[in-house]
Amino acid sequence: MIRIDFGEKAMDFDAPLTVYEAAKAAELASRDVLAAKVDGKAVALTYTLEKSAAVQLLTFADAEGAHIFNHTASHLLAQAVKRLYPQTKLTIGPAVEGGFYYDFDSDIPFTPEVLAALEGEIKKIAKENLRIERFTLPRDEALSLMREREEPYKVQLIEELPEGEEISFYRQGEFVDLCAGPHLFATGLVKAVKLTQCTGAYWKGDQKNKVLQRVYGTAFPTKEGLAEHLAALEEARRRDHNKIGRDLEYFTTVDVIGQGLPILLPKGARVVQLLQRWVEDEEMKRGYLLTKTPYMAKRELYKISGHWDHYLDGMFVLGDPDDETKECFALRPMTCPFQYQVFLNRARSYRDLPMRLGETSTLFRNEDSGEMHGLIRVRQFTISEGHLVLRPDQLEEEFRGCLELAKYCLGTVGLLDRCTFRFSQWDPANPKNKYEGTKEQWEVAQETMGKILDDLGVTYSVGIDEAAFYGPKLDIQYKNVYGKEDTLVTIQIDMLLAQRFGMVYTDKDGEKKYPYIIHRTSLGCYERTLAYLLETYAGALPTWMAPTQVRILPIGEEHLAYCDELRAKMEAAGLRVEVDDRNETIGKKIRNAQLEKLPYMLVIGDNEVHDHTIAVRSRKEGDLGAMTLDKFIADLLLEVAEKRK
RNA sequence: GCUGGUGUAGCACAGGGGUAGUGCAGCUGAUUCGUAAUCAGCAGGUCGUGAGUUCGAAUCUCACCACCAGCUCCA
Repeated sequence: MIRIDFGEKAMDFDAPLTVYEAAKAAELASRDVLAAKVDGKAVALTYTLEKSAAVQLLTFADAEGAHIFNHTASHLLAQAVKRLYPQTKLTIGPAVEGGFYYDFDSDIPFTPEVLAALEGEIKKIAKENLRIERFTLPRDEALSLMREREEPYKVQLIEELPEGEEISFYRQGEFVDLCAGPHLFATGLVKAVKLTQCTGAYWKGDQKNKVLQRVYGTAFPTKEGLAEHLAALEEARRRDHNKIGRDLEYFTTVDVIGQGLPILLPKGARVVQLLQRWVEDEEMKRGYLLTKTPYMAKRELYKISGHWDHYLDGMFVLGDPDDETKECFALRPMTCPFQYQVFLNRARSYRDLPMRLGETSTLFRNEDSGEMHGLIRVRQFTISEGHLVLRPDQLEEEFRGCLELAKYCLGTVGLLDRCTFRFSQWDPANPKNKYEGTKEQWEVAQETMGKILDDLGVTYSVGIDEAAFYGPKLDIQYKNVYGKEDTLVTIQIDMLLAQRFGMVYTDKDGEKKYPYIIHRTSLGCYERTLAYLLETYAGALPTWMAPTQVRILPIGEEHLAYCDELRAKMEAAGLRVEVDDRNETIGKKIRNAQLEKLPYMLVIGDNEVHDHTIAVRSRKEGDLGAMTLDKFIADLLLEVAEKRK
C-alpha cells in the first residue's frame, strides 16, 4: 500500500503506478498538467511511484513547469536540427527565463531562413507526438553510445561527470540526447514554438574555446500563449530606453564620435543635472566631503593601485604604455586612487575617521566594441562615486549607512522595486592575475562582508568570480523590461589598497594603522540610471525630474502676453516652464505635449485671461478644469518637494 | 573581440544596375482655433563611409564605421 498526497487530496494505491495514473485516479489530471514534483524533485508524468510520496502537479503557470516545458522544446529544436542538418554536433540546450536555447557546432549559419525551416520541422515533430522516454546507462555504455552517434561534445560531458553520477538519456523517436531531465512525456504538448534568434556562444563560455551557434527560442503549450508573449515583447520594446530616449530627444549617438559615447541632449542633460545635484545634497547631509579630482594620471599611479596590472585592457592609455623612458598617461577607469590622495594630503588621526569622500565622477573604460548598448553600457560615464576611509570598528555602521543611502536613492527615483542584491565574491580558482591580495585576506574580507549582510538582514544571491580585483562587493542589480540584468549600485569592502597607497592613521594608542575602505555609489551611473528611468516610466518621468514640467498652450496669439506673465511667475517659483507660441491649433499643441509626455499643460484662452485663471491638463488624467495660478504652483511645488512618482 | 542581423531625408517606411519617392517633422503663407493631428506651397538625401566590378552602382563584391540581439567582460 502506498499513499500519494496531492496536497488538496490524498489517495492510497496497492501497486506502484505512474504519476499520471495516480493523478488520473485522483481526478487531478488535466490537459494543463505537464510534469510533477515528487517529494520536491521534478519528474516526468511517466515517473513510477513506488512508495508513498507527496506529489505536486506542475502546469505551465508554475515556474518549474515552464522550465521543464522549455527544456523539452529545446530537445525538439535539437531533433529538428539533426533531421535537417545531420552533420551538426549537439552540445547543451537548457531552459532559460522566458524560453530556451541550444548550442550547436555547425558549419552552416543559422540564418533567419534556416530558423524558419527549423520551426517547420519542430511543428512536424510536435505533430508526430513522439513519446519521450528516459533511460540510464553505465558510463562505458553511455560513452560508446555517444561515440557511435558521433557526438564529441556529449562524450566530453560524460567524461566530466563525477564518478557515481547517474547518466541519463532521453529518447524521442530517432533522437537521443544526454540529459538530466526531466521532460514532458510527449512532443505533442509543445504547441507553439518561435525561434527568436541565432547568436554565437563559446563552448563552456570560454573565449578560448570554439564559437558555437546558439539558437534561442520560446515555446508555449498554446498558440495564444505565444501570441501573448510576443505582444508583451512588443510592449517591452515600446518602453525600451534606446528607442524612446532617442525619440524623445534625451540622447543620441553620432558615428563620427564613436561607440559608447552618447550625447546627452538638453532634456537628458537636465535630468542628469537634477539627479546629480540631489545626490550631492543628500551626501552632504550625510557628512560626505566633496572632492574634484583629475580625469587622468600618470601610469605610475595605476601601478600603485593595481589597475596597471589588473585593468590595463579596460583603460584608455595616452602614449606608449611600454616605453618607460617617456611619460605615459591614462584616463581614469575608477576614482579610487585619485580620491585616496585626499586622505594622503596630511597625516591623519583616528579622529578624522570615518572620512567620507564623495565626487560626481566621470570615468572612462575601454569596453570591447560589442559591449556598448544605448545609455546602459558606455565608454564614458559619470557616477556618484564615494570612498569611506574607516577604522575597522566603524565598518559595519558605515556599510549600513551606504546601503541605506543607496536604497533611499533608488527608492526615491522608483527603481528599487526591480532591484535584487548580489554578494559578489572572488573565485579562488581564478588565475592569479585577476585578483589582488592573498587567500587569507580575501577570506577575511568576504567573511566580514557576509556577516554585515546577515546582520543587516539583506537577502542576496552569491555571484562567484564577480568581485572587484581588490575586494568583494554588494551589487544592487536591476532587471530591465527584457529581463536582462545589470549592476546599478555597488558597495565594496577593500582591505588591500590602503596598504598599497601607504594610507595610515594614528590610532588612540599612538600606533600607525591601515584603515579599511568602502568603495560605493549612491545611485550608480547617471547614464544607466537615466536609461532605467525612461524605461520604468515609459518616458513619462515624474514631475520632480521632468526636464520640462509645464507647457503653456495659448489658444490664440492675443493670449500670449498673459501666458508670458504666467511663465514668469512659475519660473520665479523655481518651476521649469515653456510656452508653445507656435501658430498651431490647440488640439495639435495638446497632442504634441502629450506625445512628449509633459506632466502638465495649461490651456489659456479668453476665459482664463478674463477670469485670471488657468485651465490645467495633466498628461495622466486629462482636463482638470480651471484653477488659480497660485493654487497650481503650490500643488506643483508640493509634488516636486515630495518627489512624487 | 566573437556570432547573427540592420544601415535610403530629423523620424517611420517604399523602391531598387540607367544617378531617388510617400507620410509625419521642418520652413513660408493663409487660418486665430477650447482639450490628442487646419489648409496650401516650399525646401530637404553624394541611399552609413571607402574601394572594386561595370559604359553606368543607392542597387553587385570587398573592407571599414555605426546601430541592434546574444556571447565573453563590467557600473
